[in-house]
Amino acid sequence: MAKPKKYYITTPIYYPSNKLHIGNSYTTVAADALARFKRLTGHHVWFLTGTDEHGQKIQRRAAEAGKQPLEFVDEIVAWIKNLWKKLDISYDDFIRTTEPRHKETVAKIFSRFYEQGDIYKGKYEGWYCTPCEAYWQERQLQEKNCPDCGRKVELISEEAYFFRMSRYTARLIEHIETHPEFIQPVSRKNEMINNFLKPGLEDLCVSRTSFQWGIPVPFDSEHVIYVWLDALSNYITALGYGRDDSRVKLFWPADVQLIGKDILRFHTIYWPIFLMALDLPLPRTVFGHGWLLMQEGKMSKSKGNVVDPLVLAERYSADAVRYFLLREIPFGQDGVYSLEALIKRINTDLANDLGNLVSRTVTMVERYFDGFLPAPAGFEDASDIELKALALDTPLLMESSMDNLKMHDALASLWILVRRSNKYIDENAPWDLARQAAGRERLASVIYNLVESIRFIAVLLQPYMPRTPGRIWKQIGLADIPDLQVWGSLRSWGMTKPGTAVRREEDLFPRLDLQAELKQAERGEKKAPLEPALERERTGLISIDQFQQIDLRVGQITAAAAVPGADKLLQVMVDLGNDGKRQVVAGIARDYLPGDLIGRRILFVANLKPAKLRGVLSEGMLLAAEDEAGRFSLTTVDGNVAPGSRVR
RNA sequence: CGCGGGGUGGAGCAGUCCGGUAGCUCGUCGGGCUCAUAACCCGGAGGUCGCAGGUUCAAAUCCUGCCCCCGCAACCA
Repeated sequence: MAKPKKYYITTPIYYPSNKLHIGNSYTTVAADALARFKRLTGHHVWFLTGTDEHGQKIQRRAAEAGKQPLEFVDEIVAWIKNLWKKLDISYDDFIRTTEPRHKETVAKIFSRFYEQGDIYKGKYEGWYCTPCEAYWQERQLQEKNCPDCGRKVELISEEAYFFRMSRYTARLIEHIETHPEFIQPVSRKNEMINNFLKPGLEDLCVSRTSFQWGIPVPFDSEHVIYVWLDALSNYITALGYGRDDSRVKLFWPADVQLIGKDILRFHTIYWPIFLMALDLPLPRTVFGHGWLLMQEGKMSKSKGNVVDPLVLAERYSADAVRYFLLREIPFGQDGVYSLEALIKRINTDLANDLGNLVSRTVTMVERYFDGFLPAPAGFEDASDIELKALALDTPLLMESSMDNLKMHDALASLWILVRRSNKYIDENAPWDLARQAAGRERLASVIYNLVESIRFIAVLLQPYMPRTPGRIWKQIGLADIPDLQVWGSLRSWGMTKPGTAVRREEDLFPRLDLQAELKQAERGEKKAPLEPALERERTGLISIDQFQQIDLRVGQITAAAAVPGADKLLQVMVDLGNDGKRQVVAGIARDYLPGDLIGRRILFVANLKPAKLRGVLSEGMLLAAEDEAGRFSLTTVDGNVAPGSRVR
């Protein structure tokens, strides 16, 4: 037998500044399906995922939480690992960029680049915001101020290390042109070449001095290694590059690196150039898939439409969520998530088509053959031949789809077999055959073929839905027959032994009540706090102490005006009695005219961190109810309460 | 000219790279069946493939121009 082919697949390493949402899960589920598929078809697979834990944002978020950076990320990493466990992600390795095996090697890589002359020390010039400790490009500035906090920035320059990208540009263009499979989908290839490579790459600044949470430059401890050089290296440090090359030899170059389209540039320009500088081959394919969008637009915390994959998996099962993600969205394009779409997929594909097929078949074995699989008679009619041919063909179709990373196509092919099997029942009307003594032989064949088809389906399902096949095998009596659970068993029809005990169990996927599920979700959403601490996430409840942290007041509006250039914003002056007046910016211009507001007494959040919106300072927040159409109604106070009064 | 995605029967999409019968799922209407999770199966209706030019024997598919929608960024406090 030939040596198994190796297959190295990676996901991006996620940034644990917060919990992951369904979009991140999407990438990882896709990678897992590919990894499982390759294992099932006899490849020696290495599947890597992990977390990218350095950088200023983590440093700052940890500080806000009053924690050490590592302590802070430890918690989130634990949450992520739990999520992958719940979603049955079968990674072979999980790398964290804070691990010694990674940090040591990255430092070595940096030194090597320096010695080779790829990295040199130069000057970095940019607009710096001291409070935010951040550099901004001129074009990012908001009226010459920091886009983050709105305060003044200054032009400063400091020493920094740069990577000579120009050295490798020509080679990279050449590689991209001669390896059409390198950047996938192809539509994104031209974007990279025309937008970035052809105009000429600027040298990349690969060190920072503005924060400390990172890998220090080994020979210059003032500097920390730029996050992307740090992060991208994970794909080889995890294999032991620079320490023990045996796994590198085995698995590098990666066969597929899955990423979101937003980080395609880093993976198809900087990463390959770093690899060239290390004299390593480039990954065969970098695949930038689309985004998972929400119906109402992008997912965002404040919209309250963040979908927690853990909650979904717990309620609907990991298999159902995985199926939805892989089936609903053509891989590579943007897709839309909605609970309604998820429920529909579960009901139609999983309950009606698949679950019902298993259930009706198993019932018939019990009813007509006392629960023991009958032996097929010799004769085959046209429907038999067609079913059998389709079953034997489906694995091939799916292999071809999977090789092109078309998971949705693979599942579509599989469901053609599911539907064909349902049709087969109607064509042969076993209930009629059962009534006639002469139909007995034919009935046996029909039932046998159905179970055999279900065997195919169960095997083929494994990469996408790791748990469901086991539940099917249990019902058709194949739970303890590993030989009939492998891909190779699909090369021939008729492998299941007649006489196998078949037993009906609970339905695979009970039908869901769409309306009830939507209502339930709405209740859940209302409970969800804006930015839940990890601990309280399970219940969605906050303590009285937490509530009291919000300084709620009655405020009286004394002035209001439109914010120039903004169609949703009003600039409002609120009187808080003894606490003076506050200026706030409120997004209610669609629902209120400035003149309508004067004199109104509203509920007001008085201790909100000030922020600038559209360049205007906002020191608080008006409370308003939002209806389904997104219209706002301000909350008001009963009776005649003085401005500044506490609300509790 | 900021970057990107998209406009195909009521909804959601495939097909577009490599021109040649416009396909799938849902919905809808009608029928069949009763083994099954009110599930399953069959059939029907419904489309100027955003618009306008061009290339071609032939264009949803190639070329040119235009219109519109969405995401990022910006205006969620």
